[in-house]
Amino acid sequence: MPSHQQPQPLDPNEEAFVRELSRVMLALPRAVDADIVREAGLPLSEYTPLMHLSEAPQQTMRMSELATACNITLSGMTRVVTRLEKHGWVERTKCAKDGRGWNATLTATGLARLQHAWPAFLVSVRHHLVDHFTGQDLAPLTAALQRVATPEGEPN
Amino acid sequence: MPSHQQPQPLDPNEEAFVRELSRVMLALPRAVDADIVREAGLPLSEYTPLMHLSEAPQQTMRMSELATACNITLSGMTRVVTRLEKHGWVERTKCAKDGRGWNATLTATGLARLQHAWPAFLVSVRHHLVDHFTGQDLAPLTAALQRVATPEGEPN
DNA sequence: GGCAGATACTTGCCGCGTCAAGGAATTGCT
DNA sequence: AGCAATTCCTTGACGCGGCAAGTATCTGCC
Repeated sequence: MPSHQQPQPLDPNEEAFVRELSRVMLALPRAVDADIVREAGLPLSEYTPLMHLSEAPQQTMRMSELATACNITLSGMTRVVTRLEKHGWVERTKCAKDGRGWNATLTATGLARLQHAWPAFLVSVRHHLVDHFTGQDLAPLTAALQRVATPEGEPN
Repeated sequence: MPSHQQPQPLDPNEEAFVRELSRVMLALPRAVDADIVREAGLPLSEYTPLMHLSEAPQQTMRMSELATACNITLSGMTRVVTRLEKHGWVERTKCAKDGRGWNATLTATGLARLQHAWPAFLVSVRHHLVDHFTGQDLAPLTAALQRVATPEGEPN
């Protein structure tokens, strides 16, 4: 870690890349969220946990697992799940093996809601994102993204 | 626009790409923001408009220009500039040519603050983002990002 | 000139997510 | 067994940004 006096400035290509990515990081979630809210009445903040639950064994995950999967804090996830529970899409049950923990389980209604929103989500992501990368090799790009903004000594 | 019954699912490469980018879109801004807040006491939400102002002729931009440049709404920019004004980093002046408009101008103090934060910003962006793309050709990637999530018939 | 509609900005209200602090249960040390 | 430290989750207070509505100014049309 060098003394941060005069770090190497970005070259023009790097600069352009950073600025475009900054824009995308703000614009893309809004665009996709607007689409699925309009088409399916489900915000991205609720779609994401429902999706992860649907892929989990028994459609069940611990709160902390779910928070990690969705990349938000545990306290954030508490609030999301509270909303989802009010909608009847998720149920909270005490964890048998660990009395401190709670499981979130996808209900049948919740699964139906997710499936109903899925086409709109897919169309939106294709339209706003994936379709613009046709012909590019995504593998090295994905590999690079995997290394981006991950905590220091994290063992994958 | 096809009827959105059963859209083409994402293939595994696309799927992985979308999930990694989703993570990056949440994690990267937080990581950079945390860095520059810690190193320079300036959040990203304030750094960005100061940066754009510093690059503008006369260090001055209309509120709406600035909002567009920073990719937030005009109402959001009103609040940011109000904060910046309180800090003495920006001044609001009525626009001479259009009585409805306001100009935001970077002050000397504001410029100093920006310059003070710049190294930390650069180090953070290199460390969390740019360094992970060494050896990759950024040009096609940037070009693709330019097309992502832009309103439909937008020229340019 | 004067009125209708568009444009530039501000403000009220709200959703969402963070951090800090607190409660309950578990684990580890002795 | 018993107490301290840790872990899992929730809650309170807050910041940020969006949308919708309101105000002021400008522009176009008669």
